[in-house]
Amino acid sequence: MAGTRRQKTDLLRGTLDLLILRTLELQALHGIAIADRIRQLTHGTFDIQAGSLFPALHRLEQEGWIAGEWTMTEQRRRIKAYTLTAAGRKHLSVEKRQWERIVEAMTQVLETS
Amino acid sequence: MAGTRRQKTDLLRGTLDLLILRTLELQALHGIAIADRIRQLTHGTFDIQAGSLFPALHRLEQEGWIAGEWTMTEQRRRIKAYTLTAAGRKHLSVEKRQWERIVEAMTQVLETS
DNA sequence: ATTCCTATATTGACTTTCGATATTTCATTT
DNA sequence: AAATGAAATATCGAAAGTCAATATAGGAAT
Repeated sequence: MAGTRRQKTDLLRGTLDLLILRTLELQALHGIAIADRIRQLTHGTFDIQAGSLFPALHRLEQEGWIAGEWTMTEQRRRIKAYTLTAAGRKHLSVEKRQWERIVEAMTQVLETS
Repeated sequence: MAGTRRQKTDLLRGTLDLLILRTLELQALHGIAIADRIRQLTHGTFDIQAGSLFPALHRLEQEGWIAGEWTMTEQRRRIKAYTLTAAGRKHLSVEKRQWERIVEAMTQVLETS
């Protein structure tokens, strides 16, 4: 019955919010452009699918970390431009600290002899 | 209503397998002792609950990465001592590489100006 | 025997991620 | 003007992982 094939690697594992927030801190962007930017910055390591991206954006918007506004590109395509809110900036620093804490802890486990 | 309160932080997020495999590489241990060791090594950052630990151990055993054997402690308590298998050792190195790749990618995103 | 503690196990809820599919809208082509 | 194509957003269902809560089993201690 070949249930849907699972994907090779689950690289994201909860780092998606941090990735998105940080990307928007650098520059306001619309959905697809966020994924493009992340793919580019990480040289393809993080390749966020639409099915992960948009639910995440809605989640973050609902939390009040980001705000989306419908606009147009120069090519007259309608897009939802997302910006980081003040609350989002604050939350980003929390997520950053948490990430550093995880890396530190993992390093301790990995480098103990 | 009053659905179960969600927990403060979801620190593990998919790093659990690596934590367990690496801990067993250092020393064969039984379930609870693995969690204790990880909590100790990470100074409390990773505090693995039983509801996460045992399913993970069964998962890893089923994959063939670890092997459990019923034994006794010096205090005559029955425990399931886990050891890392050869396949587990190989898989551990894969997980390590993957972790490093994630850290690298995240660093690129976090440190771009 | 009852109580307590250690160790293992399981269940149910919730969340996240992903593949697949759908919809809208504009630009391009015929 | 109709058809086609592409970009951008959206949603659904399945799979997996984590956690709190609960359960069970056996030995130790009183």
